[in-house]
Amino acid sequence: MAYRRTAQVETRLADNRARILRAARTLVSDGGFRQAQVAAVAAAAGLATGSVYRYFPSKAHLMVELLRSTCAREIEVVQAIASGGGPARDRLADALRAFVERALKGDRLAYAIVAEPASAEIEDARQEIKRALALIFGGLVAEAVAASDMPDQDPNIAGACIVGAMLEGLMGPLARDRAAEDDEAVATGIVAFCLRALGQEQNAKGEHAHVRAVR
Amino acid sequence: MAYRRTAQVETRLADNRARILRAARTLVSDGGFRQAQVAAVAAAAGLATGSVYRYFPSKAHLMVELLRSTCAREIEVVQAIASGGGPARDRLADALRAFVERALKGDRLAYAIVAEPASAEIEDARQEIKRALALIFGGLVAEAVAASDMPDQDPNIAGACIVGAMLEGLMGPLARDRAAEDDEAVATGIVAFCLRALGQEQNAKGEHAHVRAVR
DNA sequence: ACAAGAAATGAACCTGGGTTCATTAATTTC
DNA sequence: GAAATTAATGAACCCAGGTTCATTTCTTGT
Repeated sequence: MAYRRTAQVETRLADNRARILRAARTLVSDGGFRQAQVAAVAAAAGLATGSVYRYFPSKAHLMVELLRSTCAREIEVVQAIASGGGPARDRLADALRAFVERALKGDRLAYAIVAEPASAEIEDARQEIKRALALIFGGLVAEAVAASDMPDQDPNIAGACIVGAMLEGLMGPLARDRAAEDDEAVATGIVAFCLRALGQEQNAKGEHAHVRAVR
Repeated sequence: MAYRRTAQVETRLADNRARILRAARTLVSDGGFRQAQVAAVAAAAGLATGSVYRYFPSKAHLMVELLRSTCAREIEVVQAIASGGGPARDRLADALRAFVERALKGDRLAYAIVAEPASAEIEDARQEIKRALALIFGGLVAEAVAASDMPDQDPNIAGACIVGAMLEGLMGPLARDRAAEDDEAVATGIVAFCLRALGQEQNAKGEHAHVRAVR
């Protein structure tokens, strides 16, 4: 034998992979999935088209991984808030607001990830993400209901509806180019809607203290 | 001159067009957009592939027209209830329930129309439909707010959130094959969610008298 | 330096399905 | 029934863009 992967090579490989993902993120971010052809991604990553296939078995895999990794952070944040301390309804409120505000900052990338028409594989990953979110929110609803802090209701339905309301509420603002000024208003509006939907007696616009804590 | 479109021919042409649309609806309905290739649609309509293009300039046009015409009825129904008599909040409740229940009956077609990944053109039409719905619901919210029947809120945001919550709430049930038994529960759950979201003081599960009136 | 792998390359290939268009079949008028 | 015009046909075309793979370039161990 006369070859063995050195740490150095290993590093370069990992770097290439990361570079590809980053390039894809950039392209999707400001051109949507349309712009992100394999050739373009490769070029942006400083590699040849074929090389992409040494790191990802197909374009779909690449895109799905991009989607997942990007959303993982968002889900983490929401999850962190959700499993924090305090009354479930407060955690719910904080989680909602955190998600909405972060999405409004994420801008075009968030839009592409959440809404842009895409292949079936990507759509599947998207559904999965929605389900994850719905589960977290649904769980909080269940907790709050158990604590008699909210009117009795099906947590699964509530979870799904919350996710739908959030995303659709975000859609408009995310799709068009808008001034970031009214972001705050939109965020507040969406959160207020969801909180009322869950049957809180309006300490709605109440503070969201530990949101900032989670970076 | 030696040819002129006779009423008879005119009729057959119209019939062909209708047949194409019907064929497309059937295919989409039980196979999703995937199954609805132009060739398949043509075959199902008893025509040759090329003939489709004498009636529709492109597949996208055909699909968009299918989408629009199918949703037009739904929007009509909602609109009719919305512009009926009585307090805005009651009309809102009725419109919500009507939409949700009809969607649950529409089944797979509704799913394809509302959610299945599709081309950009179709997605655009879809957005348009969502906007139309959001407008109607938003309008009702505005009315109700004006009548001090609901807490003050941005009707645009509320409209969008309502649509999102409804559709996402429907998504789960529509996507998988499910017993129609729990449809009622889902419908009730979604409607209840939305009504609470708007800040009604729960005459929520209240009757929906004139819903049935609109066929 | 050389052999033995591994990684990178990018032009050629492939494919599904929408679209076209030269040809044929139907209509209508005279 | 012949001419004129329109409708219908369906196999061939086209094309974007994902994938492949024979070739080249790098790395590593001896």
